[in-house]
Amino acid sequence: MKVTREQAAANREKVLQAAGRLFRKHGFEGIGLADIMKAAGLTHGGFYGHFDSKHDLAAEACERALDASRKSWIEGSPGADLETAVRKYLTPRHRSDPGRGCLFAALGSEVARQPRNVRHAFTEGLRSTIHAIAELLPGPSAASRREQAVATMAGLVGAMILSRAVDDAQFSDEILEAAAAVFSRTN
Amino acid sequence: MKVTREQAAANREKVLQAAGRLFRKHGFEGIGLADIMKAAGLTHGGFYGHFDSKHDLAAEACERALDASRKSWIEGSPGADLETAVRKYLTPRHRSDPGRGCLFAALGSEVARQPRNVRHAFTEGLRSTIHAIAELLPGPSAASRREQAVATMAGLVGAMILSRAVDDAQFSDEILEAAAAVFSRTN
DNA sequence: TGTACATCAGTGAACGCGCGTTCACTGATGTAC
DNA sequence: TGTACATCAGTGAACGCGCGTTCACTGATGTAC
Repeated sequence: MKVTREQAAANREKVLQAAGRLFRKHGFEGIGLADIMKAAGLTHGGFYGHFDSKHDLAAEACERALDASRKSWIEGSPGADLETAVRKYLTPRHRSDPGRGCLFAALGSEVARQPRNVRHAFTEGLRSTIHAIAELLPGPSAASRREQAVATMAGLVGAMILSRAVDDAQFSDEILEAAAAVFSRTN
Repeated sequence: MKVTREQAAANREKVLQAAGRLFRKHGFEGIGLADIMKAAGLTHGGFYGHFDSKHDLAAEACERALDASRKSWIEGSPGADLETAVRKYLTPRHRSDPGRGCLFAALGSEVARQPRNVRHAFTEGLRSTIHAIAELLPGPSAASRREQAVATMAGLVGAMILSRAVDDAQFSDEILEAAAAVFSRTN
């Protein structure tokens, strides 16, 4: 069954959306193409009409997801300060919904083992995110703002990862709260 | 070919060692039992004489690896201060050898998707590690030392994960250096 | 201490399953006249 | 505008492969006498 060109483009978009969500939720190796296609309302056979490989899908889906979450997190609310951004990131809501959250936190330790194109998408996404954080920071020099931004990003990502890994709800909350307290201080 | 009871115990140990290294290097889903057993000098068929499942192996191997790396990192050099510990963690050497490094950094974002026993081993390992860091910190109260310890651990883990994910060597170095500078300050 | 036998750690073939990928086919779309 | 046909997005069966797990077997170990 052929489909309108616009419909085909919309389908491709749905595949990217579903992939971005399901990769974050289950990991790159924890979800199959058939399930991703099904979540997009299609069957798996049509996949290779849109993408060359699972890795290519991963790279493109990551690029989209990185842009989208940076926009909704920081760039979407201009004028907000660091504390707002930090507290918006370190919420129980974010912790419980990796599929719609930060890609670095959801897939961070898997990225080092991914092919070149996926790692590249991450690198550029991280660059932009750190740049955006640096703009929220006070601090005497651009170099010190950037240093702070890098460390803060590392702290947020690490805190979210640890809070999700832990099997004790109280400990998990403590991690989010401690990190929020420390990383929202601009000293 | 039966084997001495001591030999069998030593073989089990070798499997745990190999598993700890290979899981950290390739991820829980990136390495198979056959390869782990081969790395331990055995064939895959004997696996279920030692462990009930791959998940059980993972849980036990993580427990061992967590204890070992905490000892060699912090508890092994008593009297060291925070800056020493932070700088020892954030090295290019550690970055390039995940198989022998920090389990949280190597597998952090995968742990949330692991079964109960693996997550539990991580939780207890993290608890001990944070406790050990808190002891290195100055600070007015135990609560504030603990808060700092949690945030510092998050920062170290996040920085290592991001520095490994990035495909640009210079950017990767910058992440380690910025985090080292910020997290070794005890303010 | 020596012998006979039961035990059991380790072997390697086999299993069933899910995965990424391929392919012949379908039938609506888009185009040429 | 209407008709005829080529195109091609999507379908579903099939492929080969690697994985976790099982199992019948082997032969050295450990034990009973």
